[in-house]
Amino acid sequence: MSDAEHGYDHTTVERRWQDRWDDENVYRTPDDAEDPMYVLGMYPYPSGKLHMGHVRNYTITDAYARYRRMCGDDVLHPMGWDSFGLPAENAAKERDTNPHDWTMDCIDTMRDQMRSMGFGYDWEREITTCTPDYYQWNQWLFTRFHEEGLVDRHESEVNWCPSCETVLADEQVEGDAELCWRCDTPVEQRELDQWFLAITEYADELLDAIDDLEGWPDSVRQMQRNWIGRQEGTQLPFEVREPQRGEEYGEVEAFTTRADTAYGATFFALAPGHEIAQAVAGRDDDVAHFIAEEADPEGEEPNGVATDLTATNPVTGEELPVYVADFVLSDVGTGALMGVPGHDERDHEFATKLGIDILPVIAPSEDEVPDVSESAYTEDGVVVNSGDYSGVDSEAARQQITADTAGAEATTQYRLRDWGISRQRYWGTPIPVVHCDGCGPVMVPDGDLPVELPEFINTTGNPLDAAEEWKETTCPDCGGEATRETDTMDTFVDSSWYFLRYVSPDLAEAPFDRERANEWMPVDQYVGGDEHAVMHLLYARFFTKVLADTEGLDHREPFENLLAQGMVQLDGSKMSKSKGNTVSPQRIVDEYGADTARLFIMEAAQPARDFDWSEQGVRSTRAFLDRLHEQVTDLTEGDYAGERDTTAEYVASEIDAAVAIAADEYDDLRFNVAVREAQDLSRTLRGYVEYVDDPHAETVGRGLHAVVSLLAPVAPHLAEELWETLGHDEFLVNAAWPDGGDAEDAAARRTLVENTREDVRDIIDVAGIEDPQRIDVVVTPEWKYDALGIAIESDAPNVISELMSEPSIREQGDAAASYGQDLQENREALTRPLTPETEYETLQRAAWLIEREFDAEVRVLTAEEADDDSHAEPGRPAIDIEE
RNA sequence: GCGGGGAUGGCUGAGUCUGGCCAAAGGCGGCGGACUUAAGAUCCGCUCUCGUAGGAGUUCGUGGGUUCGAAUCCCUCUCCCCGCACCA
Repeated sequence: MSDAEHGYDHTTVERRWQDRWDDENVYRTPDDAEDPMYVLGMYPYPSGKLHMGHVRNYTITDAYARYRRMCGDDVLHPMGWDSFGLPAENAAKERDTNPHDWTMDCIDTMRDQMRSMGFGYDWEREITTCTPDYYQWNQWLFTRFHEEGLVDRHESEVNWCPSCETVLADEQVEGDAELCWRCDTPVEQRELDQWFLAITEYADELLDAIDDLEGWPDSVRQMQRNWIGRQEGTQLPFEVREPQRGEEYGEVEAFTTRADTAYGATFFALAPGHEIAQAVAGRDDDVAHFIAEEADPEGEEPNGVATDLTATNPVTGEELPVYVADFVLSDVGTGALMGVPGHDERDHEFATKLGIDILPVIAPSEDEVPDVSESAYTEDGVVVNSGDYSGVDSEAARQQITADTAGAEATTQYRLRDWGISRQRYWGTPIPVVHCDGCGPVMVPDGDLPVELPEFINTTGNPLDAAEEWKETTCPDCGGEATRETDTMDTFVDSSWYFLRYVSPDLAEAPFDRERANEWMPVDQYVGGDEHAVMHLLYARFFTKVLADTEGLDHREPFENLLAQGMVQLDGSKMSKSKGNTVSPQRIVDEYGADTARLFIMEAAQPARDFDWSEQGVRSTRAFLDRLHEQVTDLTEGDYAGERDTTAEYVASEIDAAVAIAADEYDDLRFNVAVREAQDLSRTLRGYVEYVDDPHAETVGRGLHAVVSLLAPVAPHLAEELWETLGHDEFLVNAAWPDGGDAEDAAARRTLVENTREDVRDIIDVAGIEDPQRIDVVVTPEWKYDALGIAIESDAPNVISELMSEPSIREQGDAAASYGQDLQENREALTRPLTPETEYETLQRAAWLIEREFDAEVRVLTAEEADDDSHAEPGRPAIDIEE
């Protein structure tokens, strides 16, 4: 820095305290800690270097953890590595190494970077998901899930990324173009045998419990609700046959949320992939041609082709023509639907295109049948043209039709699918299964876990498939020849329970210590990016519920409070490697220090909001720290010998105010406001020291203690350094939060001072006073304060007579009448002010600010001392200025 | 299309749940002053309009409504962002 001679040496300071914190093990949470405050940032994928998003995420958790520690809580603040995953394989290939070594190198680098940021973790609880110590429990849990009937294996059409050569979860496919979330390659479909976890078994609870997640942002809750997508409806059986030749195709179930529209069904439609559609295609060239050539599920237009089949409407007994249509999706509902063009827009469009009948069966009221020839009427209403059901309203008709119709059933549909966890990759947890020709797929017994990964083989396909020796094994059931399952688990399995492993990271008998987990869980404050709003957070909730049901965990939700932190942007767009608009945390730490980086990030915006990185902002943050350093040095080296006069009292009350307000703000995670209190207090102290000839050393000392304490969570190194300079042997990191005053009272006093100063300025300006000699500030007379109190309490229609019954007020004569009228006019808006004594004291203390500003004598007077108090009101002193 | 969140002074952004101390915090930018040889940094003010004693007027996307009183509550419309989406 250009003005380094005035600043402090951040590198030396930060190293020193990092070392000392390490030596003293200050972030260790002992196993016998009593229900510690569990603060957790989403563990990172070890990509090699920290980026600004990480820095922001972990600064938030670190600051909160430090704040809570100062408040006297035990704190659990661990860190680990989400260290399985595809990028390691790609990197290993590029660099001609292997995923393990590459990942471990990255972890070492990032751990060092975290240390240099001053993040205070209990490293004895570090977990690394790619180690057998960790992933054996993925396998163990998979086995438990299997025992509970929550594991399934079936052939499934999966999203296949040809570039990554792997299966992707639905959530990993992005946008209308269906691109791979990692490499943006268009995704293809493939049929493969896949392992699934039955998250749908928990769909109802996962959905309903969202209502109680009050510590979560609404946006995340809503996204999870959408994702689960529960719909109540009716399953109707349609008998499908080919009437000409009398071929029977059996019953086809169709799901509908609008059973009340059953009389309006004029066609039946099958997905191109439906087995009946496929069968018909075998003998009907038109259908075959449509399926092969024309069907375009992605397209905007609904396309379809008529078949020679009919379907019997189970509600009406009517025969409906059957179409194969591309807007019917195999994986939605049953892949078949009844078409009601009168009351469904998409069906309407299809019917119009193919010339199918359109009938109105729902009306706003019985004698107001809508015209559905141009567009569908999709509202609920009254059923019409529907035999016995005519006249019934929609909701009732749905229930009656479902109850009356043979084979119909009220059912619930979900958008949520079972979770396909199979990945055809090397760098993940091997699925602990052996395939035996005789016995089929067999679980590996617990005693044989972990199934460890073999050496990495550099191949284009799945390296596990190429690991011949590893694959060969024997069947645990029959002892015969068998081969190992070569799929590995989705890494979201790892992150679905890692927060439990921190509780007992070395436990050899189980994934987590049940008793301790019951005490320490749930995570009190979880912080991470909102890209995990659905996937990670939903899977973690699912695992927690299963563990509650099977492993005696007493908690059904893992995260009590969730903060989705905003993005760090540069010129309004997200920092990303591909855009090349990143700012390197390493460079910022080298150039300005970790404290500056942390403080800048925290003061720039509330944690949930996006904000723009600004080099200018970083510089002024650093300048603030330099000035603070200087202030503390000046105090310890100077000889402040002043008295504790009223000016010092003002500073003292500002100290109390800052401490109280900052505490409230830290509690609510509004770090930017908390930090501003510290900065403002520092400025107040500087102004005081500069203004008075001889500052009161104790007051300045207490003030600087407060500033340093308030900054300690965000800028811990310099705060610790200054704490020492201020004469402490004990760590600030272990120190108690300073004592403060009452935040509400402090705010009221500040408002009074601020308003008074503004009034003085106004008068001087408006009256054109060039050079004020003396400024009198006159506090309201007691009787006005009393009158205001009476007016607030009173519920009389006119408060004036009530006031006048009070002798002390009545004797004020016209003044009382006039003030009473003011009060009467503003009856509804009256609020309780500070007492005249408090006002007097507050203004007396703040008088120096006015003196300093106008270079004039300032007298704060009680009403008795003043000649004229007529303008004074509670909260509004009279001001008299002499030129 | 459905669901959610928004629209505030030159910009940014609090306030909206719990209507009144709201011409509306903070920051940035701009202007003036102090300090300085100067610049920078820092500090003190100002920054909707008018006003020779703290006043008045007009403002919080649009139009309406509720209320003694609306940035805040209700309805309409316009636009923006996010999520989901031929979802039966």
